[in-house]
Amino acid sequence: MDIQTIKVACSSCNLRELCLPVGLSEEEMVKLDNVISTRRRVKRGGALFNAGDPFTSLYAVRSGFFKTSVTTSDGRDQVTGFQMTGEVLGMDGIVQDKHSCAAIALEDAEVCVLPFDKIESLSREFSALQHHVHKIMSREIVRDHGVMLLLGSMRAEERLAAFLLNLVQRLHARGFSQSELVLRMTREEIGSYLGMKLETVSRTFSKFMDDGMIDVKQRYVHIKDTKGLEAIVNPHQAIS
Amino acid sequence: MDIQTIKVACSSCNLRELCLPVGLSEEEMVKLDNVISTRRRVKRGGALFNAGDPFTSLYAVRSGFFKTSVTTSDGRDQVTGFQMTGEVLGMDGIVQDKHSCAAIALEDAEVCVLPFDKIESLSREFSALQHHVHKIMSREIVRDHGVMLLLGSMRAEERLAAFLLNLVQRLHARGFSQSELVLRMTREEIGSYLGMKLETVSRTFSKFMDDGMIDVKQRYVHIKDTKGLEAIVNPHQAIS
DNA sequence: GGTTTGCCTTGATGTGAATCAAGAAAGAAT
DNA sequence: ATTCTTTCTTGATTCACATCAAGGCAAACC
Repeated sequence: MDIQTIKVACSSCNLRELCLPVGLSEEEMVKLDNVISTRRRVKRGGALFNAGDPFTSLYAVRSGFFKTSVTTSDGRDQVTGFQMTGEVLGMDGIVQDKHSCAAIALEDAEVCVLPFDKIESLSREFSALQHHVHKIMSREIVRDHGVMLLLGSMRAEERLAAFLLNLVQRLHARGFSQSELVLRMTREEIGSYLGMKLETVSRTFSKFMDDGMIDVKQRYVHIKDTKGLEAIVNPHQAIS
Repeated sequence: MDIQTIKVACSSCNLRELCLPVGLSEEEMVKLDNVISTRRRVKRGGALFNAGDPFTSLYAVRSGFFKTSVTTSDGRDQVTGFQMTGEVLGMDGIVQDKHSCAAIALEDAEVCVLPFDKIESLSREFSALQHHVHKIMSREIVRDHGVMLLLGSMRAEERLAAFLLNLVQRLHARGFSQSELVLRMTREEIGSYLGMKLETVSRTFSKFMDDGMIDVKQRYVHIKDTKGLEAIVNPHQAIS
């Protein structure tokens, strides 16, 4: 059984700066609490949802780490994102009332379940919540455009450098180190996300290490030269 | 002067099956009419909006053809999509109150201007409109995931075949031919969208022609073997 | 009509990343 | 502790696409 019904309170949640209830009044927060009344645990390797599953809810990550991926009919799949604490999953399901990607936990995780019909009706009451939902979806669109840029016009080193910088930046926003991180995903998953093979991911890590920009040992990464990685992402920036 | 204020009526627009006002009641439609009261013309090559422009509105394409693209600080750019009649542009702007991509008309075009604050307040009144806005954004997210799959795991031929099939399918939904189309974009723009160089786009067109799957002459394309192109997109489909 | 310009095609060559292959390291299972 | 399994690294080779280069076609302009 991976569903646990627990009374949870957004109003006292320590993620509320990252998650849904930003900028809501006390009263609004209480109403939201009543809507977001369940959490769900997902074991490492388990699916929060799979492609084709009926869409009912968005999910806010409370703890743990997810990947989302889409799969072609001929079996290839593409990781479309990695989601950490405070990030929202499941917006892909709205348009067809079913999910078009799968969300898999990369470590034991817990999410708040946000029943979408409830979110919609509450959004009709509070414009702050409404606008926040719109922003979350817009953010996802902008993020996806960034990934398209990365996949469409960057080389392997640039992709991996951009990926590492993006990860630490998001971790840092959650109070973790700016320079150290533990990868939650395999080389293959990184490669799928970045449009390259796992061997190339590994080689590129090794190259960054040879160049003294990072230390890598398996999942552990220490970024020693952030500026250097930034220079790789923006190779010959116009000197204006 | 590229802004023309014309009284327009969604209730009598022949695009309403494609555009915003699907599934609205007569009364709701009238209210929407009052909100969508202006159109804007954009000349071929002109920008509907540029990256960095303040976000005020979504835009529904009434006629013409657009591309959207993002640009890196070092000048590379990536086409993120092509939009035709009935499609909605501008959702990228919501999250930061400014646009993160540019929308350029590839032929003389006209759009309906949908002021977003008005759309939000009307969405609070009609759940049908609200849900439709959510679906439009979700559709964009799903589409972007498809492009990520294409860029991350397909080869040049597969990408171009998928691109052609997607284009005709959308054109056909608008009453055009299933097999003939006129490209509105250059080889370079196709290449940018598909993550390949214009020479590769050209060569791949030639290859498809040699293989008897299409006729191409400049911008004109005739698809002679849809099944063949589909087989390229899904190379060794599991024979279950 | 002729020239310019932008766009497209095709060929020759180069290269970044994929593929193939082998083994090492770490973690899980017994 | 030992075995099994998964994940990661590194090397050798191949290949798909990029790059470089030249010329053709069609619309726009004088």
